Amino acid sequence: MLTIKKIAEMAQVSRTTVSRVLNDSGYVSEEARKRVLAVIEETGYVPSQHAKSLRTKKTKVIGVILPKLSTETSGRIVNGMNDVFQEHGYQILLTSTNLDVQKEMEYLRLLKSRQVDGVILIATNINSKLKEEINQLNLPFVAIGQDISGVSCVTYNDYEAAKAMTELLIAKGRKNLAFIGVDESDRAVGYDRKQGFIDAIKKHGLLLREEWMEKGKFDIESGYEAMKQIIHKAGGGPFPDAVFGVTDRIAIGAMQFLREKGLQIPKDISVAGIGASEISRFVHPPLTTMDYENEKAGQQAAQILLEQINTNKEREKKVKLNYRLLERDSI
Amino acid sequence: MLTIKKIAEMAQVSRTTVSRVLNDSGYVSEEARKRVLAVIEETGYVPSQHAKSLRTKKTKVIGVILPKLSTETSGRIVNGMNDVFQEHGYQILLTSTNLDVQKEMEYLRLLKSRQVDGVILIATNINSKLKEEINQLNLPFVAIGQDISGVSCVTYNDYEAAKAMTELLIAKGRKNLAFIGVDESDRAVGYDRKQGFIDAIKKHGLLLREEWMEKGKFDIESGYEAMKQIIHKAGGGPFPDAVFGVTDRIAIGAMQFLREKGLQIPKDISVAGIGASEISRFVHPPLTTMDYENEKAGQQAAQILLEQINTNKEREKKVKLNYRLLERDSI
DNA sequence: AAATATTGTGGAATCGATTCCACAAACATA
DNA sequence: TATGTTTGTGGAATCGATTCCACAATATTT
Repeated sequence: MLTIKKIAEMAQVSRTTVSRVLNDSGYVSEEARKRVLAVIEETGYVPSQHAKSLRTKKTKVIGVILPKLSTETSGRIVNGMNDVFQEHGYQILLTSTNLDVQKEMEYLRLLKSRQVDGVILIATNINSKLKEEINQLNLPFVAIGQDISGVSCVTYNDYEAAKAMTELLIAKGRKNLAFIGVDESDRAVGYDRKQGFIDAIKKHGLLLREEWMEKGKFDIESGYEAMKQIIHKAGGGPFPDAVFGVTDRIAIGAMQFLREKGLQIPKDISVAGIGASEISRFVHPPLTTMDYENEKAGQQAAQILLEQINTNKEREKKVKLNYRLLERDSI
Repeated sequence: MLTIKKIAEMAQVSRTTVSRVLNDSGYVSEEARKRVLAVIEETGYVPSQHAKSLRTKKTKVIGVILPKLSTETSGRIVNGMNDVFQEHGYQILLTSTNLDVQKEMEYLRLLKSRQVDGVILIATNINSKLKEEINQLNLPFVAIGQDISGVSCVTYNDYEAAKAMTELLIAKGRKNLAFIGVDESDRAVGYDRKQGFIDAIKKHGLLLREEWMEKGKFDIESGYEAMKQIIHKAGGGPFPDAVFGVTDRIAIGAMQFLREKGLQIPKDISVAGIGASEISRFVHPPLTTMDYENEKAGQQAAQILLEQINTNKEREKKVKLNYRLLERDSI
């Protein structure tokens, strides 16, 4: 393997001088510099990052923990982060937990052992053990999506977004609202959005029907099933005239079922989701949804992390992002 | 920082012994082992991967170069790779070129400097410079999506897939086929698929109309524009009764334009794509497309790479994956 | 011409692990 | 008891860079 020592020999200078050329530090005569650069060019020498990191304690690598690779949301967030990190010469080391909470902790340790300069966690379910692990991580850290006490977080305004969407449905004259959520262990998506829905219903003095509130699992199929349940429970009695799915995919699954049932959207029933997935534009009719601007979340998180890295201060910074309503024909 | 030396002191053994406990190598008395493990548990010590890699020349990191983060295809491929790598304790270091060919080379070097154990390139456009860079990379390497001479590749059967799809349209009784491709510098998507289309047309003795062959750019908008051009050129004369877009998004863009024009799909005109994007199932009508099983491509590439890493042989292995037709209502 | 300031270079320690080797202790065998 | 074998441990070199420090060679000032 090509090392700094060999290069030094070939250029007839010392290792120190080569290092100086590489890092633009200290005094190097123009002549020596030229010779070194020539040899580097010639040999294609690339300094070992490991040796460098060992010495400098900096790796220029950011660890990112995703709940699931290749979901649209993850992709967008990572994209946003990448914009910022790339600009500053940082690489992303990706890990995916596939929704396994145990792995989240495992990866935190792993990333630490790789001496990443910082960690970004795209969080779903937060338990106290994980919190503890994070707090004693002692590394620049930012969470996205969930509010975790004691660390910097970039979160969405889930409560307000859900409330606003529900109020929009009500403003459209809908009075019998159904709801499809997810498990409340996901505080942001499961709990906050549900509360937003409930509070909007209450605020407007409408009837909150527990039997019209179902749980899905983030995918289209579960939205379909949940909708089926709701319709089943409604039986021949009063019937929902709107359904709010906490994710686009859930809403789209619901739409599928409704269409099969021969119901017209939005004439018979309105449908709304959250997430502004690309697919939401192309279903029929186009789905009304909330854009969370995930790229921005990624960018913000990256910026906050870089700030932490550069200032060495571990400030607990909280950023709550805005949502943007995309009103389309489904309501 | 916690080092092996400190642990050794605390456990009252030598550094060597700690290392042996960590790596299950050499003789360690039960007593010494217990003490060491206790201290490690207590302190939460995690060995530095850099020091380790410096010594062992193994990083357990695979560099992945993507053309674009967060496209559905990339996501699926990375997902597939991750399945395999995770199982073997490898991490993925992600880089994205955002379609900048210059960056592809830059990242190859960068990954080398990080001493990744191998590199997977999801290729789009291959020029000779890049080929050269790859050949002198001297690292386990696999390309996905494009066939590059001299290195292992996992490719799709683009020619046959496009030909088969075209023949399906012909079998449905369509005779006036339009085509929306992409730039041919992307050999697989741009050139091979186009050839498949052309050869199918010729084989069946149909008329190949150059003016009905347009170029798009992978996104929905460009499919829309390309379709507009084709219709414009057709003017009042003979009119296409089918259009084949080389990606689902292009096809969907075309569908959008056709619908706006008041044309009925598939009554007036058939539409087909390639890629089996999720969205293809939910447009109206559902799009006929080819499933390339990208996860499998990622898995295969990962397996081939691991083989190269483990055997140290640099065999040039070529895998061509099959396609699967998904016939839906758009034709 | 002597004293001082500025530049360029190499020696050597260092980062945190692994691993070869030598040695010592414990045990078994003749 | 003397000898050989098995185990357990630590010393020290090593991986490939960075960086402090000392020194030498110039250049500049008195």
